[in-house]
Amino acid sequence: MQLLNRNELRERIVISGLKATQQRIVVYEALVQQHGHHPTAEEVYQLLKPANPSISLGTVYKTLDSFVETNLIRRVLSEESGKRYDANTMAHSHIYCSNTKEIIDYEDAELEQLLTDFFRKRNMENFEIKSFAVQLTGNKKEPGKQIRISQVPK
Amino acid sequence: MQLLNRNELRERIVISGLKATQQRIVVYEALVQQHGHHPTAEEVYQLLKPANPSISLGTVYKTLDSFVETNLIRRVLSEESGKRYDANTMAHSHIYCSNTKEIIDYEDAELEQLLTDFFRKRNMENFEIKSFAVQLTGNKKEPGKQIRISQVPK
DNA sequence: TCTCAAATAAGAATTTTTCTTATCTGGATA
DNA sequence: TATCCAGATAAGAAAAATTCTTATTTGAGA
Ligand SMILES: [Mn+2]
Ligand SMILES: [Mn+2]
Ligand SMILES: [Zn+2]
Ligand SMILES: [Zn+2]
Repeated sequence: MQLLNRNELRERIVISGLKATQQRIVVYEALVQQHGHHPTAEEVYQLLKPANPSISLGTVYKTLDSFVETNLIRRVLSEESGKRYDANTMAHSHIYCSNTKEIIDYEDAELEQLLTDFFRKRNMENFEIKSFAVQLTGNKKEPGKQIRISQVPK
Repeated sequence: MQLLNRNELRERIVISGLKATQQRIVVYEALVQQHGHHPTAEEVYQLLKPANPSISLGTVYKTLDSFVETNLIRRVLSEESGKRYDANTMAHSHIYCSNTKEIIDYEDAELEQLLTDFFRKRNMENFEIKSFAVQLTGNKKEPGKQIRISQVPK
């Protein structure tokens, strides 16, 4: 997902079903570069403005929503106000830090597998499950440092 | 959680650490009555207004946030704009219906247990986990009807 | 009953999101 | 390569959501 060049970005946008315009390319590029940060439309706009002084905030909002629609990106759940976006469409979970209000990616293949198996065994009446996600809420002990979650060595 | 009288509501508010004012009681009461609906501040306000014509929207916003602060209620994660609130502070998950935009309670003791066990075995560096929740996203097949998730009979 | 820290109402202000419309452009076609 | 046009964009207005300010009121303890 990292280090995509303009042509790769362009291709992904087209494959998703949208015209690859200059604005869409730079919006998508910004979101990919913000990997793991889950920015708002406003934040994406601020990132883009220096190199793209003529892009408009409305376009950023509209573009991100189009991307969600075509499943090129996804919206991330949030307790705070403001929609947040994620270029990572792979199944992964999120950690929400009550201290810093950060939303941090948490990829755990074992966890995904555990839940996939669990829901496979559930009978869903009147509901077609598209996806699931786990949200961990808690606090970073040291706000500056990274979180690391690993298997307990047995 | 259902059918609390005013004194029970008052007591819960006080226990959580807040003064039990008239406004706080009716806001909390409305949220308890909306069990499973996850209303916004605006929605709570509209519910209250007929019987409490002098309550102000700002008070509802502020009151709900105070309740979240003291853990009397919690904010529910959402992909849409607008903060949503839940009087149910027990561990439970939510189903998000892309069709109807509803957020529906999903209580599954087995699922909670599975995840509790899972996270107990995880080593968390620089993170103190407070809670976790699962979010199922998908579509109701028949919008009018209820969703029912049960164990597959073996 | 008196007192006052805390809470509220009212409305302004700010922030977030959507909408409207005139203009522009990517890419298909000739 | 020049022409065309459906769909995309910029700009700004509008609407919706949230927070803030301040004068007034109130819950609950003394
Ligand atoms: Mn990521
Ligand atoms: Mn509930
Ligand atoms: Zn993510
Ligand atoms: Zn709930």
